[in-house]
Amino acid sequence: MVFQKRLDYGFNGYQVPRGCRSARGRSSLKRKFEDTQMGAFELLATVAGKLLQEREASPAHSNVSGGIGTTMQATVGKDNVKLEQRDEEKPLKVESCDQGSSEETSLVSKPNQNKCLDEFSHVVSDPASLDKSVNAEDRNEIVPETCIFNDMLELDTKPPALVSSDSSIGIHPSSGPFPGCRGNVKLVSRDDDDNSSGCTQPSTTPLKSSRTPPRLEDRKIKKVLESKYWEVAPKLEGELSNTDGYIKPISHNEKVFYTRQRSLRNTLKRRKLDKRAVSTSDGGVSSEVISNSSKNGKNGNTNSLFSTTHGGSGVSSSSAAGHESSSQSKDAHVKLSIKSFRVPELFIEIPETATVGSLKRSVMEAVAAIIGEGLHVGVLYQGKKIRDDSKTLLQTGICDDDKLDGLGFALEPNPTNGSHFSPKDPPYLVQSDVPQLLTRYPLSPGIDAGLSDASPDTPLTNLTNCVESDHDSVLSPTDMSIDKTMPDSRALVPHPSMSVDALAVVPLHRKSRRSDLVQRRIRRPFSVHEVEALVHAVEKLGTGRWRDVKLRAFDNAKHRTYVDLKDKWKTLVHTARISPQQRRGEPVPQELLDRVLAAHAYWSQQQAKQQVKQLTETCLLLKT
DNA sequence: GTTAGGG
DNA sequence: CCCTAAC
Repeated sequence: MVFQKRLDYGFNGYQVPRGCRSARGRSSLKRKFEDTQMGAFELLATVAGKLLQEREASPAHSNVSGGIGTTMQATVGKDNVKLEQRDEEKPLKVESCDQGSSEETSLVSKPNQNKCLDEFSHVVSDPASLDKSVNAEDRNEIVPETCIFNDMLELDTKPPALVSSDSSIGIHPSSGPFPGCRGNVKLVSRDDDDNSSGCTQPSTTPLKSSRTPPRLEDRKIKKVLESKYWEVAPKLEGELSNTDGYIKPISHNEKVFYTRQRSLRNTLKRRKLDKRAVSTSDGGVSSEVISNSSKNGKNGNTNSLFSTTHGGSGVSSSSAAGHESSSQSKDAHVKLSIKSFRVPELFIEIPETATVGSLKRSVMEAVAAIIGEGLHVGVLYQGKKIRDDSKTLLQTGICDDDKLDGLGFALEPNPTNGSHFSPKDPPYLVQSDVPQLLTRYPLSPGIDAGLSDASPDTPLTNLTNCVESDHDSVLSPTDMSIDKTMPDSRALVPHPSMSVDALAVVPLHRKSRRSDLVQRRIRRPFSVHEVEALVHAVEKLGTGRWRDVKLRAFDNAKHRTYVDLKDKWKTLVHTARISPQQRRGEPVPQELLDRVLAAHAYWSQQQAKQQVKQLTETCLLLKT
């Protein structure tokens, strides 16, 4: 399955430390995962993103376990994430597996460890300590490990920084294969879910309580779906603070830049999302809103993600449903809303002194590990698992409005990945009747096929997006601390809203996915030096010749396109016109700004002259 | 492929 | 930075 491949790819990019990579751990996780038959589909990515966010937002606290569990449930489903506290009092520090010993230093302070960081994952680092060791500027560089996904996708320049090492999420940390890695954080997927076979009946779990009332509106959801970016529903801005203290190792400016930009870009993205009203402030996805069919929330249900459908067969003329045209309502479309998929229960052991950030990271790692195994989607309808991908929805009956609630989707281990998923195994499905977070989206052809035909890139993209959105929230440590103090800061406590948001991601049409692939470039603010070069070039060449400007002054800066230069000039002109107090970012010397205005005025005038000239010429021509 | 502008 | 129209 391509999809899986993608996932794998993503994780590979992850670059697990060689030494740290524990075959055993991985296999273990995988096995567990398979047992549970839980996987994540594209939504999983969402979940992951969610987790990441949670990681960042939640304050570290010993009582977290409850909170986390809730969160996870809300987010992921019934599976509880358990947090066990270890007696270790020592705060988590960044550990380099390759070092064979845990180093209690912040990444920032040890630039030379970049390599290690890149190649190895680290156990969580203590934000507080990082805070101390990092100067204000550096703080900006802090980036959630989630970035790794992005890095893989878009950065050529820098290797992804890993946050946690396998060992950290390793199943058997203490006995982990990596000598140097301390098993501070232990993440294990539990088999509990295995028992919950049949999934049709969602087991009651506490989760539900964590859910918040649904606030999403179909419209919003739809919007989200439609949005070009496949992202996790963003939380309100500022809500996320990436406090995880996760610092990306940065050795040189380039990297720093990168990081910083990235965070900025994340913010922007988030903003964008917000703008789109994509996110629900509180994660509660209301099943009510979305799925009418769902009946109770009681489902605490089990691990499955569930899906609800609704809207039954709306008939629309769209193109999508082509393959279902076999019968009568040829063009009728079945509209399904899948709010979220469940993820296998995760077991995490972490010292009470560990930071929230580390906790988040751990969860993320666990999720990532699961995702990395590859998943596919299982369809359960009316209590039966539908294995024939060639059947149309019509044939299977998945178009009957009244029965849509009998439709469920489950994430299953990818068979191709060595999983022995047996058809008989009861899938962890969630009945539609269990309203959960769903996002509505138009069902596109091929969905019935378990998305097997999903484009390969989709998964990766999704992950990336998730991650991205996640680290959008990257903020300075200061923000973090503030966040923690805030009442509604994302705590480990069950925070339905968060979960929802994260889960609310839904990849849809292939087309949209396509666009999703196109990752937004990282933001790279122009340095004063660059501005100077730009100004100089424009003074010489004038505006309107951006390609030449690019060639002349930024030929070596491949990340600066002539469009970028044009845009920068635009902003420079704007900046020069506003009061210094209104300016943001790295201050540009007034002298340069003055030159900008002068050049702008000059070339504008020249341009005007040109136009007049041309105009007159044309007039003359016309007259003759 | 470039420009120019709005988003 | 992105997206697009227009060239």
